[in-house]
Amino acid sequence: MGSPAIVESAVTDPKLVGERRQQIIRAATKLFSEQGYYGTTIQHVAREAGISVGLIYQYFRDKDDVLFLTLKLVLETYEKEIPVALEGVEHPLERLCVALGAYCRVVDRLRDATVLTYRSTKSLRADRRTFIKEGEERTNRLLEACLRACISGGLMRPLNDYLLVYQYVLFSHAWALKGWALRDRYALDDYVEEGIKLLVEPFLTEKGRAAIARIRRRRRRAE
Amino acid sequence: MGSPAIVESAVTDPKLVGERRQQIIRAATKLFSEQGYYGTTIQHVAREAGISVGLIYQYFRDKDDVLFLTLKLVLETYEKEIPVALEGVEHPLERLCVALGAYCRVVDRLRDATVLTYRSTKSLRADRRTFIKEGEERTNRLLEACLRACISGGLMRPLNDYLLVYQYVLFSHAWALKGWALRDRYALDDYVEEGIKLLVEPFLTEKGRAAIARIRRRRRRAE
Amino acid sequence: MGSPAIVESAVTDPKLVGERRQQIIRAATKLFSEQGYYGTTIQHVAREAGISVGLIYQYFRDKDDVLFLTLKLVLETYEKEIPVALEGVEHPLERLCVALGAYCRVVDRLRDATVLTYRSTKSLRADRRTFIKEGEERTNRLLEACLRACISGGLMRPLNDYLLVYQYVLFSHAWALKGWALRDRYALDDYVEEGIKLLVEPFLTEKGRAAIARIRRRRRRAE
Amino acid sequence: MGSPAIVESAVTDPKLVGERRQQIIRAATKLFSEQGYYGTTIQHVAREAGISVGLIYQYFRDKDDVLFLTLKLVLETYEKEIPVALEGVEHPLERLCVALGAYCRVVDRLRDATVLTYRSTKSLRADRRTFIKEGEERTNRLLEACLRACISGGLMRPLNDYLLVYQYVLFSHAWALKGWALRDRYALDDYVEEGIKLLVEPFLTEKGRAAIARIRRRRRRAE
DNA sequence: AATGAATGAGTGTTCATTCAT
DNA sequence: TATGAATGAACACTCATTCAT
Repeated sequence: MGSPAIVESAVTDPKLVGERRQQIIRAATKLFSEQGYYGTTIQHVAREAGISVGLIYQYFRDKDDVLFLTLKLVLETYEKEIPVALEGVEHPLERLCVALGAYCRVVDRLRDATVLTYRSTKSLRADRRTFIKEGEERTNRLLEACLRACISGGLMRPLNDYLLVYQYVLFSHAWALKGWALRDRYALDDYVEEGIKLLVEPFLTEKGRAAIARIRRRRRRAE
Repeated sequence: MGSPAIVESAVTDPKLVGERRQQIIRAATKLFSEQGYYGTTIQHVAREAGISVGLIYQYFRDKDDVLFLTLKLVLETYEKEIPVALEGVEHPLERLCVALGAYCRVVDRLRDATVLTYRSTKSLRADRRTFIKEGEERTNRLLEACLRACISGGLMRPLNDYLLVYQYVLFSHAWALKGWALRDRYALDDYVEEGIKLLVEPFLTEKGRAAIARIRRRRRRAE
Repeated sequence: MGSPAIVESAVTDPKLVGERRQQIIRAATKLFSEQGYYGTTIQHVAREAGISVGLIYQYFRDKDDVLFLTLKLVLETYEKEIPVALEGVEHPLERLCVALGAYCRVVDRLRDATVLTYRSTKSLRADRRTFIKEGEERTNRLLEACLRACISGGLMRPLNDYLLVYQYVLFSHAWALKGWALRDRYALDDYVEEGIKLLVEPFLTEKGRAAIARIRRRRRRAE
Repeated sequence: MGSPAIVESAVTDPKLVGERRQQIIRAATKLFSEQGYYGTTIQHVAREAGISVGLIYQYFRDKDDVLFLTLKLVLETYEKEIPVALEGVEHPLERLCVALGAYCRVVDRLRDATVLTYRSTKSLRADRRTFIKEGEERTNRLLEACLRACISGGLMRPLNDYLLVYQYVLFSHAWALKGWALRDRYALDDYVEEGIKLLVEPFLTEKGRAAIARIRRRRRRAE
């Protein structure tokens, strides 16, 4: 496929390619996040990665390419970590809460990188921008599935699931975007708990409310 | 005061200063919004504004300065238009809904500029960044006042008003930030309506539900 | 016309544009001729021209552009000087000899630049290369006209004028291209004289031979 | 000797040195001819030759070295092929025509490489440039010998043989240099034939004219 | 007050050359 | 001998900023 995701490299050894790219992306993520895409030079990235300028161009076509893979990695992290957190969790309502919590936690871990996502996606070439947005949509659908399971399981009343999912996403991103205001007031876990109160509980059915009480009791015991 | 808001100008005539600045900011807002801060050159801004490059430097210290006033204007627009929309509206619940609608409508009008806010605030010097954030907070407090009035008036049940206001803000901004996904599915008015269903109605008391029904009936008649 | 000859400039004053371009081209011609296109940096050109790097880019799109106008100027000089030399010369045979002599003299004056023509035309973008070649063809046609007048005037016998013109051109260019070997052996005037003996006289008719004798006698007297 | 022709190699086995060098030069000739010296990278040459970059530096000191041997090979080809074509040809006039034809044919075969000669000789270091020019002179002398034999054999009238030889050389090179204009109009054989009419026949004595007629008759019969 | 030509430090990118394996 | 990953100086080009007019 002519996907913009496939970036060729002048280097042949695939193991080395993987390592070097990761090394470069790590440096780029740090610097782009701190100083923005345009505030970071390739020379900076090279120094931070402990390699020469030229080497970056053996693994990336151009600076845009570095940004693209950086953002791609962030999006993929979202997409991967939520399913991991959901493993072994059965009850639909618990799955929804776990998913929201997991999203917030990834965002917390990739705080600066998440902000970078908002700052710099528009700096990408059009086709790559689209690719990144599709990645975001895929993550949204993970949450959507959880939400729909709750509704069809009679735990939540019917509602505009598409938009509510967006509220979940924004709620999670806000932890990075508005972090300066939020982190003063809440620990991450409390933030998630409050989010559930505002964006999940109000929509629960009788059955849903019973279920969430049980889940909470079980959790408290587990601690 | 050494507030970062006060930007000095080499020109003395205050009326001229105001006019010129507005002329430049208008051009800058357009271009920054379309092509980003770094994608826009001062020469572009000058051409768009129909003046010479040198003149910009008579009214602004540097490019950062232009960005600062551009963002400041956006934030001030938010802050001004919501009170205007609220004028003459008495009922607390209606005020809340009107405020949310007004916010969404400003965002719609300043769509690209709102995105610019997210992209470029970090490009500002630290003190100016803070100033911009304070402006955002002031707008939040407008919504907060509406929300609290509903709660203290017994129309909504007690809740985490601070966070819910953030959801209102994010909901409004989303119309610009995620516009590519949302504008395909909703007209602006429907979007606001759905927002109210998700972020206002679930928290209404019995009294609140009765009130909102009345408000809607009145509105429908007014059309 | 979308001719590649029309190179836009960021500067508006046409007089200044003309002056600056000439100033830059003069420096570029010198340096390109001495060190080649790739051996010359824009910084070199700027220093030689006594201006800043950036200024070059106000008058030329890119380095290729500078080369193009440099070569164009050389070709145009050929094209202009030959007619000037021919002014007032009536006799077809004398016109031919004068044209050849004039060509050799321009080449002598633009020796390095002529070599540049051979070295660097291929470095140009395709459309500009074509444009340059057309310029060369136009000069060829000047010689062709002189040659044909001699033939139709019965001064020279019918022959392959197209190819003979090429020999004239090559003969002239050789003064620059093989100058290291030729200038040791001949003064420019003798070189031209020898050229006439090899590339004109052998093709003269009886009438032509009589004419050329008369021309030479007149010239000698004039000296 | 410190001749610039002797390029040292890190590799000792002389047979291998010869093979590798040829392999590299073949690739370099192709690429330099097509894209010019500066348009070709050492990495290109390595890939085209099917070897690694590093290996090139085992057989050549630097890129200039590769160019030098490339050009040297072209000049040597001229120098070798003409004598081969002359083998068994006895008659001085036929030898001259055969030599001219052979020259044109080598140029035709090495068309791009001949152009390269004009483009890139100046890119060489000074001492090597001289060396290349001496190679060209040697080829010239091959033609000179043929021409002089015709004159001293009474087949051609006395003339400036030195310059006429140059015309022969230029005529041959023109097939490459101005090929875009000439190849549309002439097949190679016709081009040579026309060259003889312009640069040989006009200088024939009575005896020469008789001889050439005989030669042509014989050739026609041979076909 | 207004112009816009001029500056030059700074950027992304290339590529000849080296060297550890 | 052979590899090709790694280097970094050097280049074309941009653009915020200045300043003579």
